[in-house]
Amino acid sequence: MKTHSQASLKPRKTPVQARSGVTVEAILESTIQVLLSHGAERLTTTRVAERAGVSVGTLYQYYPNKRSLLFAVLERHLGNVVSAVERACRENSHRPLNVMVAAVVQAFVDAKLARRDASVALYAVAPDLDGEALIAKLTKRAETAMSSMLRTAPGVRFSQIEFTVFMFLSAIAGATRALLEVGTSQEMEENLRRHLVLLGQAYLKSAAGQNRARKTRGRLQLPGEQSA
Amino acid sequence: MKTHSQASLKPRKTPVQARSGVTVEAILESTIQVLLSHGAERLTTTRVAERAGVSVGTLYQYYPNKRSLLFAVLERHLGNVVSAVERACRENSHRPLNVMVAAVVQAFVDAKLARRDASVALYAVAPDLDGEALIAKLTKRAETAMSSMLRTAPGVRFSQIEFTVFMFLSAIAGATRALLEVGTSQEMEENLRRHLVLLGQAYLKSAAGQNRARKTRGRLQLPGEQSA
Amino acid sequence: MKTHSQASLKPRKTPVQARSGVTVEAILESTIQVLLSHGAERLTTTRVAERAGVSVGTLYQYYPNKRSLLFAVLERHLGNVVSAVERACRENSHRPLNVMVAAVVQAFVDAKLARRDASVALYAVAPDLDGEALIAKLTKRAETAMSSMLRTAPGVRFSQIEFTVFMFLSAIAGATRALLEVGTSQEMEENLRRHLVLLGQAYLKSAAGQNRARKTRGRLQLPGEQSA
Amino acid sequence: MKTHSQASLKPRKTPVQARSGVTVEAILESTIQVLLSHGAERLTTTRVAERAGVSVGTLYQYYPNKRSLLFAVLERHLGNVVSAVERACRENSHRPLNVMVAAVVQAFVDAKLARRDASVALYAVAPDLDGEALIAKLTKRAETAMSSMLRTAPGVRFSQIEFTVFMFLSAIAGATRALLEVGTSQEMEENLRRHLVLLGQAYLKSAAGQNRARKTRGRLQLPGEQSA
DNA sequence: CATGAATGAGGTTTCATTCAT
DNA sequence: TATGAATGAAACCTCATTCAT
Repeated sequence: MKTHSQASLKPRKTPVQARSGVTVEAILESTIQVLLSHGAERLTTTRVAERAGVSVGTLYQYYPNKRSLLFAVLERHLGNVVSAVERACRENSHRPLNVMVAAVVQAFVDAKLARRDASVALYAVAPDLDGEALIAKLTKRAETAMSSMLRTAPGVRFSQIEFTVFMFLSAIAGATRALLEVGTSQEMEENLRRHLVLLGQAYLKSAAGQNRARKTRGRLQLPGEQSA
Repeated sequence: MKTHSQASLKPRKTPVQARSGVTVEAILESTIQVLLSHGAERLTTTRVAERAGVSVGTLYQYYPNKRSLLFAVLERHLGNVVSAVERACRENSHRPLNVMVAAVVQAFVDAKLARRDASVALYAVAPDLDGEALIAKLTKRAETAMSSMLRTAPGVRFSQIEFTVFMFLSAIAGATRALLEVGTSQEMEENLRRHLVLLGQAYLKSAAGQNRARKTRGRLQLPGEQSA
Repeated sequence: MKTHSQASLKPRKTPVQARSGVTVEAILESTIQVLLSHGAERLTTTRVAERAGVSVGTLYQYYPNKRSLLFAVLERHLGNVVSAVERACRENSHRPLNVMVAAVVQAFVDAKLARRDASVALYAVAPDLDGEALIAKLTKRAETAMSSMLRTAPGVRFSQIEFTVFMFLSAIAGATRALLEVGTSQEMEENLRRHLVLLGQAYLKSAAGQNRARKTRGRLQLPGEQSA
Repeated sequence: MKTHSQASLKPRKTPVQARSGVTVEAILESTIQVLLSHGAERLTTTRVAERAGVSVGTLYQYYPNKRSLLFAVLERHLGNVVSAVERACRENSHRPLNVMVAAVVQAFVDAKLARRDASVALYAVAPDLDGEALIAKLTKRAETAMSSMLRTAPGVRFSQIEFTVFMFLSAIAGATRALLEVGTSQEMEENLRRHLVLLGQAYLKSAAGQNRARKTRGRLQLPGEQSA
């Protein structure tokens, strides 16, 4: 199993003074820029500092090691996305399922595209970060928010709501990621939004239906058998 | 943009002799093992060679540099997955849409889970590999195969078949990846298969329906409006 | 030969005001604590300041550089020890040799043990301090004091008094150091005191006797020959 | 307490091949040279490698970190000294006490002076090395050897032989060290040898006498009382 | 005066790659 | 052909010291 020297991932000091705030902001932003321009493999703390217009020493005053820096960037970005999703969930309780889905998709895609550079850049760093812990935490938040919302959807009931939400979120995240990685155009983005809504609505309705369906039809259709 | 010293990514020599075949196999397998045990950041050519029971020198006889090694591993793994999907597509032409979806999902998940260790390990290396080129090529193959198949589905017609297939594949890949990353259980895997089929069937039917729907209803339901 | 940037080793300002006195005291004490808790290699000016409850800037107001700080600590500690020895020497002129020895040993050990933490901690810094100069100066003081005293010992005469005193002092210092480094117990300390006195008395008597002995017996017994 | 990252102190690979042997030897020797010419504080692995005529990388093939290198040098040097003492002890069993002492002193001083440069240089590194563990081990060896020998001395019996040996060894080590640190001359060295023998013989005889003496005279003479 | 953010030279260590054996 | 010792560029990180506030 990956044994990462358990160096703290937490920032060293929280910037309280005005100047520090600017410095930290510059460092985080530079990290994304260097990630985009040089790739994860060639991101060095020196390069980040240089781009941010500070010395390496300064960088290390705020982040005790390289991983904690990357972690901070990732955390902020994903945190924003999750917060957007949470807000959408809060604001759309008791609406029809279709509306819920459309709202969540819109929030998610908007948040991702708002910082599409960061989104793309960060796909490359999560692996080496024990990002799993972070991802797990954030995923949980999103799942919780969405589950709560879905339970208020009129006329629908999910038998496996947790897992369904997990599938929903990871599917739209996967599709969005794939699109961002191949590169987007205005048109592609519109397609993405439209199809994500389609996919989400179709899936959730289907998953809700499963509830009753399983009782009557027994099981899913598998390859090798003829549909009636 | 990432500027990678354009060292050849191609293996140095094709292993024709029996012995070479064994050696190469050992090297590729060790790569995955080291990836899993040490993480991408701490994968070194020396470590891979050591684990494979050969000297570094020997490793470099087959792969001119580290990236070509990783590339080979990634290529083989993804190639297997895509081939499985292609086969499923070939074998399910003219079947009902539901069957097609179930077949592709099964092929995809089977291939991924057959080497779940490799799947997980490789998520971490693709980014630093200009994997995009490779991914693009393989994605293209899968898309082509699936598009061909879908065009033979009885009674269905897709207006944006290319994009729809892209969405379908990246969505199920995203969900599968997410599940593998959090760690799976027997039960989770069954849920995954069932829900992927559900999701795929629901989405494709919906996307096919869109065809006509758009003519009549004009546009998708967006948040903020009441559904009828 | 060691070339040390000849930055001044002298403190920057003499603490005359009451507040400064407290500050300087805190700084010196913290130095010892950090030395003990982190080791010489990881003693940093920032850490010392932090522990002393002042800012680095303040520390640098009193000591122009790190070495001057360490030098001050070492000087104070060794100075105390030497002063104790000097006092013992002054107070025991004209006493019998045995009393002189016992008095010096007691003074030395008392001084060392009074700050055993400092004693141990400082063994680690002397080397990198050109401590030799300081040590030489202090050793000189101790030697002078002790030689003066010994010359007043009734009925004894040393042929090589300087060297004999050097041997005496470095031997008891060596034994004390060794004991402190392995860690002491109440019982060990008593043994130390007793045996140091024993050793000192025996050696000095023997060295005094040598005077005449050399004339009659010619030379020391060496291994390989049978004693009569 | 000093918390040293418990990086292995053991060498990475034992040099079996001829060339490696030469390389390792060169590295160890350079370490001493750099220690002497630059001081412990300014000893860097790069400098050592440079002086040894190899690259840093090579150095790190044999020693996993700086401390393990210093440790190896210290271990070898002290090991030699202790071995010499052990040999002397083995070869002088059953001889008169005076001969024993003279033999051990000679062995010790010879070993120290044979590599007086190393001796001096290494005084500076032991502290930051957890040298204590090593020192403890080696001291134990020397103590054991000497205790064994002393028990065979005709007509003598020690009540606290362990402690007495400890005092003896650390006293002569201390005196030798002090002399080496102030710098020696031919004449000084002769004096050192002569006085160490004197000191050792006098102390051991006295300590052996203590045995009976304590019964009759009760206690040692302390300052402040008149000797009869 | 005191503070502590900023500096950046320089130290330790890793690791892809080569090449003499 | 296989080996693995040697290389050295380059990465990460520390810390003595300064100086604007």
